[in-house]
Amino acid sequence: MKSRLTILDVAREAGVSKTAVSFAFNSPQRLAPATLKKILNISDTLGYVPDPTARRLARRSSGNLGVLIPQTLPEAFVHPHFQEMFQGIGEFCERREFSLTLIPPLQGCLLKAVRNAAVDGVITLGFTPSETFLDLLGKRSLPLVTVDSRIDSTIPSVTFEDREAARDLLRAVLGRGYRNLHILTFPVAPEEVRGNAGSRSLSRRLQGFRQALDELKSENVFVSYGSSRVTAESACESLMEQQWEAGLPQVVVCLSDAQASGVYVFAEKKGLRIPEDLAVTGFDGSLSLKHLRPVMTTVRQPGFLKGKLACELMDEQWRDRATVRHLVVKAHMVEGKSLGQMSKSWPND
Amino acid sequence: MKSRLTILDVAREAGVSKTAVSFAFNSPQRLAPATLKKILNISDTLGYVPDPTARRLARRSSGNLGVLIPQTLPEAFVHPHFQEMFQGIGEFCERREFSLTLIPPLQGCLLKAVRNAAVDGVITLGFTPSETFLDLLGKRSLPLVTVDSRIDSTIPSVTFEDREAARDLLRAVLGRGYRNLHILTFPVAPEEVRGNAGSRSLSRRLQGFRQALDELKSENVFVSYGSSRVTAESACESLMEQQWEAGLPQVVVCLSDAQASGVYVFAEKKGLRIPEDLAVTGFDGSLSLKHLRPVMTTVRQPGFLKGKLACELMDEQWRDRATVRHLVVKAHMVEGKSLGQMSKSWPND
DNA sequence: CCTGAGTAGTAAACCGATTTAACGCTCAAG
DNA sequence: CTTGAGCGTTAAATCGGTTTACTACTCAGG
Repeated sequence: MKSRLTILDVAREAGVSKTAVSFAFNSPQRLAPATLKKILNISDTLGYVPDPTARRLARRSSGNLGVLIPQTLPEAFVHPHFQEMFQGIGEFCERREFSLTLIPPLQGCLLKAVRNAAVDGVITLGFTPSETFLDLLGKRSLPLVTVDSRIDSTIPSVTFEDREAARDLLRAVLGRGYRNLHILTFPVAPEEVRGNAGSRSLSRRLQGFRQALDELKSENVFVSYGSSRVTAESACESLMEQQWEAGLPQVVVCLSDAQASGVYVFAEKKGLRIPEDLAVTGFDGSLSLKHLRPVMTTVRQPGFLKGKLACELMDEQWRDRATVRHLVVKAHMVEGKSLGQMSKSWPND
Repeated sequence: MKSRLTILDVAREAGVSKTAVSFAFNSPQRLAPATLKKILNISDTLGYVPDPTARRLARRSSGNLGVLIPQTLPEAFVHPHFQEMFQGIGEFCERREFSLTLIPPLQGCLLKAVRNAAVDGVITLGFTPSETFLDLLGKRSLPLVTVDSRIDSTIPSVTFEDREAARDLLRAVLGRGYRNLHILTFPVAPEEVRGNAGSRSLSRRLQGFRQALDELKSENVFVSYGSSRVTAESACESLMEQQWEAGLPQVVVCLSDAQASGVYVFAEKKGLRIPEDLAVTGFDGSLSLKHLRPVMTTVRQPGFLKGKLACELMDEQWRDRATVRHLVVKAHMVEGKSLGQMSKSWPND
């Protein structure tokens, strides 16, 4: 049971001070080439690797970034948009030689988990941390960056212009003549569904829809809402099944691409043509759905970029806590074929 | 820019030594109740939290467990079996107040990532680490536990009896009279497909199939193979589409439930009844597919248990490096309805 | 020959905790 | 009155590095 190899062992073997060994790993230019080479050789044959923990303590930096997600890991990862954001974050970590600690929200212990997570900063993805949570971060004076949630002006954030994107999307829908819409939502409070409240990205999207609808107040628009706890395609299929019995709308407006793809499946099953018999719009523009035919009309939310920007904001916090920026990522309409034009030959017309 | 609150600040404020403060957090019973209470009160109002890194260094334990997965995080998490294993691992971590570090396999930097990951041990999930990798772990003298991969007798492992499970499953298939089979595989080397080589769990499954087939050498059995790079249902659908043109087999034997569920979709699309027109078997028995009708006949692989056992083995390594165990998790046939009985009314009969 | 600017390397302080060994005190037993 | 056990507390060593300040030495310029 030999104890761990330390920097002293290498120093002794190489006949230098431990400072020299440290320099060999951290500031090679401060050493004469010959010495440097000797030290590196020796640590290689001995198999020395600087202890990460000790290094972190001395450097006052853990060299790793904490990422907090709502719900459990598996739940979060099925969502393509999360995957994209993770790629953005991962790219940053790789470039800067950071490692990534997913702080798993084990039931209720999230606080405790954060308490003794050795991270230099925390990025939250898609949810608003609680008061006590913020408090804890403050005590440990850990910088925080939120994505898809804005706490106040003191905490840097990356958000997506959900409201504007939703508004523009629905304007496009209405602009093509559709008047009988079905909006697939997630479970939200009634006032959120009406588009009157809420700061979550989902409610902001509903607010955008509401805004576009209000612009047409005079005209007759029929809107129905359906919601499902599950984002999965299958759940949307069954929702649509109910809708089928109630009489189909002209267009189904979704809050995510996953929902929309459920509608695709439903349509195929019922032999409905998209968009002639039933038009569909998605939300997010996840790259993973590119293969769908007809191409989905949706609003692209650049997840990779969001992840990358969050890291940049974190970096700013590390450099200087004074500057706090709030970035809003622009939406980008993806003109597919699934919306089409409200044709004159529409049966009800 | 006040510096971090340290144990000394608390000690000074409370009028005790820093040892006492440390005891307050780690061995409360060594302090007089009054002193304990005072210290805790003061650290609370001051907002003191012991620095995780310093604590780790002193304790010579990082209090967190590294988990290595093949491919990227998102890729791994779409697989229900991974999700189950993660739950098993997560449960252990939660109970023992460990935190979980996913060491993300950022392109090629996996080695570097491991090098300065502050973990007490590493569990690999579903792949065999390289030589250099083992070397590095050795240098840092970090314990390793492998799941679904057995390196040698010195490294603890958890494996599933893939071969036996596959053999029993195929025996059941053949035992019900089926003779025209189609085996859906993943991309593997030709000799693996024939069931002659390989140590990966997939090839071990194929070996089990081969074994069951060999037992029937005398009788006529028609076996065809199809493979797909993607595990997703949709890919299997298109595979089946080709099969459809080539003439349908009696039964499709899959290497995963995801594949099998693709066959379900295909069958529904073509109006084929399961199992009357086309029988199907899965593999893994992921809990997430419980809702399928008819209930799938499959072999259940208890992912939660595997994760839990891996953690137990890791725990043993932490206690005492001498004992090394190799656990083999038993398979469990799930008798569903999707295999049925090869009926006498089969058209070709 | 003296000065001043680099160079190469080192000693010692430090990072923020844990933990061991010892200390002073009280009180019951001998 | 001593001895010694037990309790509450602390000083000091330790964990394994990084970093600052300083020393010794070399060499070019005046």
